[in-house]
Parts: sequence; C-alpha cells; structure tokens
Amino acid sequence: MLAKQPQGSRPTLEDVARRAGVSRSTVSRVVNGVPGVRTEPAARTRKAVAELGYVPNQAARRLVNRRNDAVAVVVTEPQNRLFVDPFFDHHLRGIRQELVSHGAQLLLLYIEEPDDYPLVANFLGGGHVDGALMFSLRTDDPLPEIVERMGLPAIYGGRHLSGSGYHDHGYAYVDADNRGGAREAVRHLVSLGRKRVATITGPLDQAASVDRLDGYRDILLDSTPSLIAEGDFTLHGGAAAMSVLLNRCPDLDAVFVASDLMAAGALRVLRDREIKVPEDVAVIGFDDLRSIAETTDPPLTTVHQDIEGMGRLMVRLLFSRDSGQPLPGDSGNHPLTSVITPTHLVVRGSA
Amino acid sequence: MLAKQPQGSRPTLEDVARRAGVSRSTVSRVVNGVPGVRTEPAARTRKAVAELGYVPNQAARRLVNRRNDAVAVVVTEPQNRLFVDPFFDHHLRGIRQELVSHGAQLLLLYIEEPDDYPLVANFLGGGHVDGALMFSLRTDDPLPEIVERMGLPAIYGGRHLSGSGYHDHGYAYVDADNRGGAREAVRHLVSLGRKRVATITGPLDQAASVDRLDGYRDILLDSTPSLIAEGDFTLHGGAAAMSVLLNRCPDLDAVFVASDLMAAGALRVLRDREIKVPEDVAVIGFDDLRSIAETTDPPLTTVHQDIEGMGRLMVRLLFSRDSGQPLPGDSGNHPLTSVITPTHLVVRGSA
DNA sequence: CTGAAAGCGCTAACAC
DNA sequence: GTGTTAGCGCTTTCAG
Repeated sequence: MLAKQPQGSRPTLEDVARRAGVSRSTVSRVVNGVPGVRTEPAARTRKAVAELGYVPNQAARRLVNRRNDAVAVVVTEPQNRLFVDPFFDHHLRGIRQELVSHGAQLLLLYIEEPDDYPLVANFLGGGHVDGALMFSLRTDDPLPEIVERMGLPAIYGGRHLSGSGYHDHGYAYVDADNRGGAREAVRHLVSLGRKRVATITGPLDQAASVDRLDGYRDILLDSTPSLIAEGDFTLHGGAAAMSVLLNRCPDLDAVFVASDLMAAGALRVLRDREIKVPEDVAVIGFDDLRSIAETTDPPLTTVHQDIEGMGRLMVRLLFSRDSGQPLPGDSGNHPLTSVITPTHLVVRGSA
Repeated sequence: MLAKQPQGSRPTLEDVARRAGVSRSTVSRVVNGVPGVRTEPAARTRKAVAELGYVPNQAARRLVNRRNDAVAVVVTEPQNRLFVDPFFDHHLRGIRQELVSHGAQLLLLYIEEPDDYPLVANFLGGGHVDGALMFSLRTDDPLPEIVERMGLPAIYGGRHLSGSGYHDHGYAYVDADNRGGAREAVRHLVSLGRKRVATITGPLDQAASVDRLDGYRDILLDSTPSLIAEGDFTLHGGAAAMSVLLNRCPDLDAVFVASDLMAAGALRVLRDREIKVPEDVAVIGFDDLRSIAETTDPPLTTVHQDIEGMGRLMVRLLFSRDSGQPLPGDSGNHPLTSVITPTHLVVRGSA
C-alpha cells in the first residue's frame, strides 16, 4: 500500500486562513470565486494561498459537494482493438475536449476479461464519478444493468440492438445515421451504373452493422445473400470477406464496405487479384477516417461521420440533466433524448 | 453541471447500523473485514448492507484514510500515437494488471496540447491519486517539475536524458536494456558476416533512441555517419529512413532498426526495390511486438523486451515505498532504485 | 461583508 | 467485542 500521506502534510484551508488573518469561510470564498469578498482581504488570502502552495483537498470537497467532476468512460474490448482502431481515438478526443470544458476529468476504465466486471461495477458504484459513457456493447453485456442498479447517469455510444439485455427506452445514446449513410453510399454506386453491388458488413451482433446492412437493403431490395459477406471490422476480416465475395460472385462490380479499415483490406485483395478500382469494382467505405481513406490507393470514397462530434455530444447529453432528483416514483434514470448525427458521402477515388 | 446527487440519497453507515441494531463502528468493521466482530451481529450487518444496497462513500473514506487507491498514468503524445502504437497498449495492460492486484484504479490522463499541462497539474495536485506513472517524456517536459512540486510519488517509463529539466537522480524509472539489446542485435548481424551494417534510429531527443544507437556504436566502432539515419518511430518514418540509407549506401547489407514499426516500413521499401531480405540485406527490429514481427514477410528478427512486465514493475516500484513521511530535510521524493529489464534477441526470418 | 458553527460519511482510538 | 467520540478538510447557512 502506498503511504498514507504521499504528499506530506499539505496546507489546509485553516492554515491559509491563519496566515492571511481571515476565517476559513473567507478563504473558501476566495478560492471558489464566490463574489462578496472585499478586495483587500481577498488579496491577502490569495497571497497566502500562493505562499503555502495551497491546493484544495478534493476528497473533502466531494464529501460536501456530492459532486466528483469526473466521468468514467467504459470500453469493452475483448481484443486490444481499443488501441489500434483510430475510431476510439477520435471518440475519446471529442469526449475529453468537452469534458475539459465542463471542468470534469475523464477516467478510462477498460474491460478485458469477464473478471473485470465486478471491479468496474464496484468502482462505478463507489461514487467516484458523476456519470458513465459506454461503447460498443454486445447484446448480452451486463454493464447497462450495473449502471442502472447503481443509479448512475449513463450515455451510450452507438444504438443498442433492441431486445437486448437492457430496456429499449430509458437509455440515451448517440449514434450516427448509419442506415442513411449506407443508403447514400449504395445509391451512389447504383447511380454510377453498377449492377452487382455487394456489401461487407460488420459483426451482425452490433447495431451499427445491422443498420448499415439495412441501409444497403433499402436500396437494393433484390440483393441476394451471396452478395453479402460478414466481416469483423478488422483489416484482415475485410480482406477475407472480399475474397469470399469474389469467389462467390466473380462478376460483382461494386462493394459497399461497412468500415474504412475493412475497405482497406478489401482494396488489398482487389489489387492482389489485379482487379482495377474503381474501373472493374467500385468500393465505398464507412467512417471517413482520414488516416485510412486518404492513404489508400486509390483514395477511398466513404461515408463520413463526425466521430469526435459524437463524443462531444455524449458528454453534453450526460451533463444536460438539470436535476438528479428523481421524479416521484422514478428510479432517477429518466429516458433521455437520444441523438442521431448526420452522415454524408465523401467522394474520393474508389467510387 | 451534473446534479448534486446523481445517485439519489444513498444509504450511509448510519442507516445500516440502525437497521442492523448495531453501531457505526461495527458496520465499518464488518464492511472492512476487520477481525474482532462476533458472527451474529456481523451477519445481521451484512444482511442490512445487502438489503439497503449500501456502498461506502469513497470521498468520505478518502478523507480520513488519506489514500485514494488510484494512480494516474500520464501520457504525453503530441500526435495520437498513443492509440496506434501497440507499445503503449502492452504497457497499459501490464500496469492495469498490477494495479488491480493492489486494489487501485487506473486514471488515464493524456496531454494533447500545451494547454493541457495546467489542468493535469491541477488534477495531480488535487489529491485524486496516490501516485503517477509517466511515459516518453521529451527533454523539456514540464511534468517532472510539476509532480515534484506536488510532492507526488512518480515512476517514469523509460530513462530520461540526463541534463534535462529534471534531476538525474531522485526519480525512479523502469527501462529496458536498450543499449545491451542493440549490441546483441548488431553483434548478431556481424556474426552473420555482414560488412556494411546501417541503423535507423528513433528521434534522438529520446533516451531509448540514443541508447540503442550507442549500443550499435559499441560494436561498430568504425561506423560512418552515412550509415545512420534518424527515424521517428513510425512506419512511414522507417520507410523514409530506409530510402535515404539505400540512396546513400547502395551496398549496405544489413540494417538494425530501432523499432518494429519502423522495421516494417523499411521492409516495405526493401521489397519495393526488389532487394531480398535477408539474402541481400538482413534486418533486425526492436520491441518484438508479435502483431508486427510475426506478420511481416519475412518474419522479423528483433530484440525482445518485456513491455507488459515493465508496466507491472512500474506499479510495484510505485507501491514499494514503505513510508511517505519525508525524512527530515527531504522533500519526500526519495531517490528510488530504477530498474533496467533485460532484453534478448529473437531470431526469425529477417536476419 | 465576514466569522462561527454545523455537518458531509467515514475511520480509529479509546473507553466500557 | 462493541459503542462513543473525535476529527479528516471543506462548504454553507446563519448570525453579527
């Protein structure tokens, strides 16, 4: 265990008050920027604060304020995909940005194995944070139930599949218009005169994958199952799915891929087989991750979604509750408005 | 701002005590597993805890314990390299593992822009954490001074360049035997009969880069500057450096690359120029990141370092101080023993 | 405008 | 063994 007083004995409000010749309350007011304090004692106080290097004890402050100014971001990633997929990076960037502007800290909790759940549940229930942000939950993820039990405000990143472990309503999420984006992509392919449009989906136990597939089907009402291959949102998965598709339907002339990373894998296979993009096969991705889309050959035409903006939005939503006092007969988790952010096609070279 | 009581009014020790018909102390003892409590009241207490769904208030506990059971991991990454370089992923994995076994939480703070420093400094000084773990600091990074000022125990990942902003001693770090590993790699190349051994270094304002270059020089006392190219630890940087090297010295027959990621970039250039590896040019990397080293063509011979283990070690070091009471006349930051972990060469196909 | 005083919920002596 | 008590450092009425 760490020492009890790692910081030595730091100065307290009391110390500052004594040195400045004022009361604790006055120091508190000055420190917190509460208006009614005369300039003269305020100045003396500030001086004392500086001289002593006083920093308020957060534990004490939290105890009385009942606020933590911290929110947890929980990511469930069986693999270590978290740290290789730029998607999360963008999300976190937006979240962090907005959190900072609210004066709150970001606590990143990540779940690697089933054993981690109790620990995380404990932490979330321990009153360390004012809310939780959660991502890419699987259908049977226990997290929603945990935060509900803890009565912790939460916002989800990405729509959840209905019929899953948690209520369809009552939980707010932020998601991109996956279906609309997919529709626009496929419509573009069709407008290009493509007749055999295939698709590579994400894992179909995730809502985003299903929604994008639905968008594809909205346009291609007559698409056959042989034109659909399931990927896993990885580069390799995209490549594998492309191979499958090519073997099944050598005459396909376009493919809508549900993520840029998978699209990069697909492009690789296409090139290996010496199939020209976009001449022989047009390719459209999803995400518009510039680091990928702009560096493929040819550059990737893809559906743009504002990932960073979605992150910011999640935080804003979390903080938008004006009152935590549960309504009578209410558990405190009011259904919040979920938000669907727009997407749009960015045409580059691949379609 | 979030509501003051996001969790509703949760039950307190007092509530549990009343319900179980015991005193607060008894409840506290039971909850904290302190021995001397008779089984009967203990059982009643546990029952009450369960019924009320009591969870101890961490703020209150911290206030009296002066312990947070949380440590901050601060990463300074100008680019978003944090989330693409598997290196950090491994480090974090080890850290998290060890932290969990100490019952402590990991708070990830990341610094993106200079403006973030004050915020982080404030957080570190706010008494939220019991210690800090820091990585890949640049020569002029203000972080060491900040944690010193805050009197916060800290362990650094990677040796710092001496002559930098912080004391050469007084700060403990964990690092791999970069120099020794580099020596072993170059020695291997020489033993293979290679006569013109080049090297691609990391950014030379980082200790690891310098150390690896020094190891290279230890063996190749007569190496010329034209055989040395500086990279930046990225795939592209490695590729660029390889091109430079090849243009300068078309007759080189081996290259020691200071990271696997850069080595992958170098391999790509070599292949584009139709130079055979290892026949024409032998390549050795550094890190032994399996996801890279095992998937290149040919598989990469590289210097192994136990990154995850280093992460665990950092935590153990942080927790190993037996007392935080500064010795008289001491700031509280005792010099701690730094640790250099061993490295060894893993021979695969590229050399 | 400022100080005194009452807690926030918990732990840890110290009595009983 | 168990209860009583005194704070931990801070905010916040409430007097003055």
